[in-house]
Amino acid sequence: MTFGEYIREIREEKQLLLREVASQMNIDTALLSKIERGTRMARKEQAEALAKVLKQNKNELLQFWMADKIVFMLKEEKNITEILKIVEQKINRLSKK
Amino acid sequence: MTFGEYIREIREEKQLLLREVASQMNIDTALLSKIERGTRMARKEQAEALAKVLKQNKNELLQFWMADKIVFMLKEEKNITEILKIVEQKINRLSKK
DNA sequence: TTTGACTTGTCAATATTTGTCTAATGTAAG
DNA sequence: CTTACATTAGACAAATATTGACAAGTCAAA
Repeated sequence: MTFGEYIREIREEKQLLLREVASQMNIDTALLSKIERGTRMARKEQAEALAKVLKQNKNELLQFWMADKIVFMLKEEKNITEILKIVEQKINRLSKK
Repeated sequence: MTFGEYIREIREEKQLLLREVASQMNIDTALLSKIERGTRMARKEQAEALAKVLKQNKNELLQFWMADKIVFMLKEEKNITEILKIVEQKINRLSKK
């Protein structure tokens, strides 16, 4: 499930309109629509605004948002698993210092 | 070890000058210097060119380069481990389909 | 002090991202 | 069928970010 699908689900559960949420975020309805459908990536501030408007845990949602960005980067790649292994190694070494 | 540190190491092993490698890549020496020092990110084509000039396995080097990009994104984050877990879950679900 | 290797700062050119507007599509009610 | 409203698509200008080059700088060895 992508970030967009996720927030759409929450918005619909709460029976809110795109228009309502977008207005609280100070963005155009069309933009929020695109974010939910994944044709546009939310900016960090927008992800935060969404957490607020949809009353979600901000850190959790931001993690989800960041994960989405990374998945998006990796999507086209061939050896995703291998790349993730390298990332983990690098991260581990970083945190040791 | 970052991508930049890595290619610098190889270049020095091979006793090549920045100037020589940069020229074969058709870029300015200064730019290659920045890439090696990590103040600039290589573009994909540049990473490929480096593989060629330094006679490294292209896919391997590109993996390393991509991993570096991801680490760079994550560096500032708080719950890196958690984010990586989410990424892996998402990737696993993607590959199942 | 000259030379050569490398680094740094700056800047214009380019490229990408962003947000909005308008028009289109979908849909449920009357 | 019309109307009304929600959502989506496309196109665009404006804002941002990236890129590569140049010139000037540091540094070390000769």
